Amino acid sequence: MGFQPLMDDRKRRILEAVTDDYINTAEPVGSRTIARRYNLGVSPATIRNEMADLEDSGYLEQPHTSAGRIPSQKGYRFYVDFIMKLKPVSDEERKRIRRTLEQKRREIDLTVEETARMLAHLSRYAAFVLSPISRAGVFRRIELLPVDGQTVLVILIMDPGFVRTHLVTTEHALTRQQLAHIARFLSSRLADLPLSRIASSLLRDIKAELEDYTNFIDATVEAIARSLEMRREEQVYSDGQVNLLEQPEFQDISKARSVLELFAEDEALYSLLSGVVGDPGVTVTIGREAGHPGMSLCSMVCAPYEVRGVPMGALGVVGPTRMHYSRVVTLVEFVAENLGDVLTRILVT
Amino acid sequence: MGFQPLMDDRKRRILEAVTDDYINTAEPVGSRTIARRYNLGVSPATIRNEMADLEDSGYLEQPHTSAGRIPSQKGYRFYVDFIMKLKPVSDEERKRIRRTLEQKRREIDLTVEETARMLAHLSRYAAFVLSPISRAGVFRRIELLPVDGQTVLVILIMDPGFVRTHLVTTEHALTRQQLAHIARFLSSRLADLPLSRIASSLLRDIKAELEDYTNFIDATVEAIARSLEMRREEQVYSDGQVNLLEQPEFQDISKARSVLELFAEDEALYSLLSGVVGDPGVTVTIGREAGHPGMSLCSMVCAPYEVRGVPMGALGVVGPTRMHYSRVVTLVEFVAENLGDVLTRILVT
DNA sequence: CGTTAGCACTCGCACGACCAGAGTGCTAAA
DNA sequence: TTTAGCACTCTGGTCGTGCGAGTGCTAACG
Repeated sequence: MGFQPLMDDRKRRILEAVTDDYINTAEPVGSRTIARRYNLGVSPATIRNEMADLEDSGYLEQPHTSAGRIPSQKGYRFYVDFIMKLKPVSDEERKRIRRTLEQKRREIDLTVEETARMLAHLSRYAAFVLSPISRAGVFRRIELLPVDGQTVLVILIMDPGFVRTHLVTTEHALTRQQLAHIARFLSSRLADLPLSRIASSLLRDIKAELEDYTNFIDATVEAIARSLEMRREEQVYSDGQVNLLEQPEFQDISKARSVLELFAEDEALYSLLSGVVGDPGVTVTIGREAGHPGMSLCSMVCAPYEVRGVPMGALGVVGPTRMHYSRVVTLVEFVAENLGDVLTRILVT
Repeated sequence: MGFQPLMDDRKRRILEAVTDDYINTAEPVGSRTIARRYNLGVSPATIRNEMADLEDSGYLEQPHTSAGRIPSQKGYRFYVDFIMKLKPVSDEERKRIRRTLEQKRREIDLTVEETARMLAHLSRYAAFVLSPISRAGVFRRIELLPVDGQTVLVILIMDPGFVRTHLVTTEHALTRQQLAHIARFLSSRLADLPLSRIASSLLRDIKAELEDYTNFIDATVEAIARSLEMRREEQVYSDGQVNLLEQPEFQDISKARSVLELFAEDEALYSLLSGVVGDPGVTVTIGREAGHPGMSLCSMVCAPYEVRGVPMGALGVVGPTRMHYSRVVTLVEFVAENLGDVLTRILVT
């Protein structure tokens, strides 16, 4: 930001008009339409000239000769970065968002799930929320609860109030004492470690050490160690994929499929998100910028949410590149803020 | 079953041919095609006459005059009940299924999730698995683990090795002793009760009693009681919805949407499934039989899976009415059996 | 020199005509 | 009862046409 590239004011206003109009109508927009609908005080002919220039510099493109123009990826980028006027979230929506987040039970997973649903509903696009796991957080302790004979509930407790549980079957029955023993040992080795540091190499070491130390059968220890691996923990909740089917750009089923497949594959979605999750503030990723084939027709508006300044996760909206950026950016920002607040209240005792 | 409605053999074979052909080609099938591809030893003209009869009795229908015929809902029903020859699951698939189920970690949820994925992959349709909760099972005990200040992990342990956990925030900090107290009380009241009996009325009673007994602030108790409600527990895992988009019947996006919406709405999906989940054996529900608008173009093949004869959940496949029933029925049956076996080994100590 | 009016030109698309192909129902003969 | 033959129907694809929207260019204008 800050840097304003050279573009004279009239061009800027025309690019704005084209983009706004195309976002609303999904139809290529011509000089006549602009002259009629937006009063720039100039004739269609002038607008035509300017549009030709804008096309030359890559901000607009023509689906085919003598149709109107539509914004190119570069055009959207410029629009998002320098032109668009953010549309504040309406009071009514603010209220609804706050209410939904408040009223939700005190369970984090449900809150997150509901957030995704709400975001999809309000944006009318697809939404996702990365469940909170603070890479900056720390491990606190582990508890092992015998459930019956050979089943043990592994409970991982992390920094600000996160809990993950895994049910594992062990090969040999372990006594409550033995389990407490292991739990204490693991807790002592892992406590206060930032989650980001708990790499598989460390786990291997610990596992080896644990075997020496306790003489337990490896399968048992293995099961516990495995449940320490965090990969799976950063779960993605998504909702509203079907909303995308309403968009004219996805009427063609093969286009719809490529983006729906993206959401169906946890892996793909996760790899996609991991690119932007670290960045502070609202990030807008347009079309091929995401570097993912299924996203070439889509844009993504994404923001991290924080608890006491520490980023805990991220959420966002996926829609066609022809997205209501000005509305969605503020929406995503507002929801992220509020989810952060709610989680702060849940987590920070 | 058992009852064989009146239909002479030739009609039956023609209905079979039409259905088989339509299932394979997705094109209305005419008398000529049948005469050519299936040697029934009669001419197209004869077949035409028979087909006209079959249409009169409602087994076939014509999309429009002088296109071929396609099976009606009634036709599919007859085909499924009396005509089709089940196609055994190939050895290779058997192996793959067994391997996938074995190799999966010992966590129930992951196993179930993976089962849905596998079933979708093998059937090339959409698949779902209802996570195991035995209505016939019994409650065993509850544990309350303090996580920090005001956060408590509620751990519900059920009959054969199921565990559900909920993280709840309480209004007032409770000591470990107090929690143990509550847990013991709740366990004593609920232990050995069949899950199907734990109705909300009972929970209300217990809650009242607990308040008297412990003098705890209601919000706390409320939170715990709420996590006892089982509704949410019967979770549905589904996968492969995008597979449906490959089917020619869903090329029209509005048709695709109605069924995708079904899967997106947990509620709808659940209400749909609850209808058939109780039935033993493989159930085939065709089109409007499901009584759900979004399903009118779809069929569902569903089977319960059992642990030691007790039904624990169900799984199934959803595809177009023009589904490869003969393949899917055996597949669903086989997977249900094997999932049951695997769970038996996991659960029964 | 920037702006604008006018105009010829280009496409895409919707519409209608047309034909080929597939399939039917009916009738009459085997 | 089955079958061959035939007239008829309907869909889907192809082709041509005209219309409308929009452009680029040129020349005139302030």
